[in-house]
Amino acid sequence: MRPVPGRRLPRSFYARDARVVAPELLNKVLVHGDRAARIVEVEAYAGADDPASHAYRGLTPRTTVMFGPPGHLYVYFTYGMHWCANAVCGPPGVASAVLLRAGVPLAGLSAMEAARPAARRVTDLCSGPAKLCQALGIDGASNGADLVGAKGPTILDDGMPTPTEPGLSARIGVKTGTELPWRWFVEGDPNVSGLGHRARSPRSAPRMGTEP
DNA sequence: ATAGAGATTGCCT
DNA sequence: GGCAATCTCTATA
Repeated sequence: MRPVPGRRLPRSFYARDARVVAPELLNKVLVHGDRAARIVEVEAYAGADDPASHAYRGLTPRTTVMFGPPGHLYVYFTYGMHWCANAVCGPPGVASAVLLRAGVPLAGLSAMEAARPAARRVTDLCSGPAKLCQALGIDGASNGADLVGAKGPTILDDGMPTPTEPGLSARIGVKTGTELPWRWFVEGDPNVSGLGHRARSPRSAPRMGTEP
């Protein structure tokens, strides 16, 4: 029995453009073993069209999973110490993906706390892409895992709808493609990372780059 | 072959 | 706010 009830997202969910899939992943539930977190922040990476994507320069050993079929997990190692997880999207050969940036801890809290000794509050457990992976125990062993398969990490729909008006902003940490508003988050959730970054709601700020 | 930057985090001042 | 930790990949030689 899974730690939380819900329906596994089908392959067809992931087989669309990452920019369509990303906002729909908000409020879905990432599950690994007995641990689960509700996804509240994501970013889309669009492969060949996107200079910020790892896949922009083509196929490498590291990005192989991104070029494969949708519905698999692309887990990469960065800064010499951190793992980050993406849901591979689009048809095979199109290297697009959605980076899972933050979550609300739902199940397996004690295991998350054990995995993240630096966390001092519950909101420190999953409030960042590398924190989320560390809390759920996702590392290189999960790279390429089939999210639609019966075992391993997966993503569930537990009935909570996606936000009708998610927060929207430029992606965090990237040096190129900063004009692209491809980061979505659940407005007001304390687990969302980068609260200090400028963010806007699609309706409240129709123009970009004009804020002081 | 070697150097530098990177889809980050946590500890320091 | 600054910066170290330290693997993968790219650029340059």
